[in-house]
Amino acid sequence: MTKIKNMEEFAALSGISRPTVSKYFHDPDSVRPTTRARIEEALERFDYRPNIYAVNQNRKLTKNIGIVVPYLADPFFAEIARYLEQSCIAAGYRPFLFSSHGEQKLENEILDGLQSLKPAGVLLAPLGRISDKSAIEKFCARVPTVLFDSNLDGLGAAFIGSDNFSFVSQTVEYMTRTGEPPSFFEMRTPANPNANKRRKAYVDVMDRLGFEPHVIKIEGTGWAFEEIGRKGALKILGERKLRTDSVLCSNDRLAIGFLAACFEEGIRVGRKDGCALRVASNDDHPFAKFTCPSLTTAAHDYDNVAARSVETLFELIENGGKFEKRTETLFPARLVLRESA
Amino acid sequence: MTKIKNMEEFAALSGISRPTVSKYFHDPDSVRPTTRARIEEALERFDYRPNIYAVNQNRKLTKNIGIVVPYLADPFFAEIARYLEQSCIAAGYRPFLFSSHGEQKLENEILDGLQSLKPAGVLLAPLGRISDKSAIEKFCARVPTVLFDSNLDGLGAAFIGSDNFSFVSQTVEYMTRTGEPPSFFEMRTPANPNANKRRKAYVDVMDRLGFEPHVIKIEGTGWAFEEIGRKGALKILGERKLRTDSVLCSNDRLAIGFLAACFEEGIRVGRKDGCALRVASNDDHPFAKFTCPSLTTAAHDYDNVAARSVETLFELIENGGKFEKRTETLFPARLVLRESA
DNA sequence: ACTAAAATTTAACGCGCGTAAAGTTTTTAT
DNA sequence: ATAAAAACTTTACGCGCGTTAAATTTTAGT
Repeated sequence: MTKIKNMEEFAALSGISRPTVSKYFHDPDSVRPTTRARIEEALERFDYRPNIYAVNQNRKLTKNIGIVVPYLADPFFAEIARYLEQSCIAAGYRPFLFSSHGEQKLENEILDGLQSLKPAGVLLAPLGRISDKSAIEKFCARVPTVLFDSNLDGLGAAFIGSDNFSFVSQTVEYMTRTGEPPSFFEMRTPANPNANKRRKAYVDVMDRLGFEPHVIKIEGTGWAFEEIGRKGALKILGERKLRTDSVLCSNDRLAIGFLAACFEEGIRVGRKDGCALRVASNDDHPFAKFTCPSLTTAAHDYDNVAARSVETLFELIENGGKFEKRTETLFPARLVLRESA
Repeated sequence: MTKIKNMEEFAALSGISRPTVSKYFHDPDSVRPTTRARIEEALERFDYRPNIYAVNQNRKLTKNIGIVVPYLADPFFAEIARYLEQSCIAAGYRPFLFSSHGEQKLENEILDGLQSLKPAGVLLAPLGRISDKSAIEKFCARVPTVLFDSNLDGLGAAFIGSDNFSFVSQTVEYMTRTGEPPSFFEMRTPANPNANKRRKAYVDVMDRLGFEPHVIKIEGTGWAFEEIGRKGALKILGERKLRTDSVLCSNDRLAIGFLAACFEEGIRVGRKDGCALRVASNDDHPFAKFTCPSLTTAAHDYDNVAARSVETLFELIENGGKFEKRTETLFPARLVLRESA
């Protein structure tokens, strides 16, 4: 089997002119059935594929989609990225996945490199607080972009995310209704803007319910949230800083660390008799089901956030890359009752 | 600030000819300091970057590196991918990350698409048992490829992975030495060839130690290992199939499910007094530290596997894409003693 | 200041493909 | 069968850049 170098050569081998072959690859139905048959016959004999990057260079509209997440080693983003990729593929697009690995510099470089790809559109979950807003703004001005997960106000043609108030109000209300009002457990300097919204929502809801909010801020930076949560929990557990038997963690990864600390200290967690503490959280991380005890949490509407993100991006693309006005779509959380609270 | 379309335009604006500008971007030191200054001055005023894909099309050797993993939503691969990406970036290469999402079809398509990228080399962790061997063989014939994690015999210029015998022998010997010999807990039809090697190693080591091997095979397909492990554990726990108080799980994700099942059933796991069961495993998954109890496991030498993989790939690239003969490098495991066994 | 070496410019081609225009062949319709 | 429509071929240019060869300018060395 000869190796075909380019379309020219393949066209010659198949006995069809190059422009027609080019047309065929754009849309097989756009050529006569007889010529289509001849091309596909040759295709079986020589296995040739057009160079997608050369194609992209010349097409005004490509089928490339950029997906950028802040930290792919976080299973939450890995899971969402998986869904986004598969949706893009199903829609006939070609996804390119990038992780900023928690670094502003890398986020900027990814966006720079993405421009060369001439993507039809980009799904961007920005780093958040440490993002270079002006760089992202410039990027969005050139490439149709939908933001998801972390909102950066005014940036991108649309934002799709989860309603943090919905998360926290459900968890706080549930814990209060079935026991004592929770303290709120979070990192002192969270990287993600959602964390701030969750804290505010907690304070709001506690006020409304007539309880005094109690926010516990723990030290730690980076993306090793479980370890940060564990260390923080060991500290406050040792200092007996909790005012009630209820704790609401800002997110599941902190909660995973919190539960590990409780187990180490021999503190029984759960809603059953004999448990000293109840721990709930937010996100419904892929592993939340497998903590001990399993984690009661407010679940992201993963499917809808991901589905709406790609839908919105496709609309944006069809609409020529611009929307009348920027929209923000927030999906409510779904309370998942497990054993920890 | 005007938007520059191409190098031609930028060259005109900077007052330098295009070939010289091209040279500059290839190596800034290859031009005279004065012209370099003029270019960089213009660079600040106009922010232009060469289109990387157009560059790749014309260069014989690109700086692109493809990284392909079987399932990115598995934190093990996410973590390894992160390390590989960062190593490539540090070496001045541009990594492109792809996940096969557990599907042979997707793995093949990724490899097809990768050829258009003209990568200098590819780091491939194949799906394993369900990989299309002939497709991978064809790919490796055209693109310098280093396999990692899963070995497919004879494919790729080299293989870097972990020594499964080292994993299992350490865990089995440890458990035997400090208590009873373990049963081996695994999926009936594992997707990954490492699983088979681990089972064989278990049988070998048990034989050598003079114990009768006891392999427990559980049902389940796909990549939701935790849930498969949990269901399987609930079943065998209910049927009291264990012959000793020791269990060695084939991998950590199964073990995470196993521990969750034990917790649900009120079975205390650990090496302390009062514990009914000891559970150990292999991999040192990023979350193994946070299970309850924390998981005793044989750790991959993540850093070395990843580092050696990229090193080997770079050597391969420098060597023109071919090695005298295919090498297989296996790194031993490091036993991590935690609370579960 | 003068010459050889080094760097730059100009001109042109190539990479693999999209695409448009003009001419030719095939198909469809009556 | 015949004209019109549709599809195809030929020719040629463009995309953004690498690269090479010859001509020109700049720099280094003495």
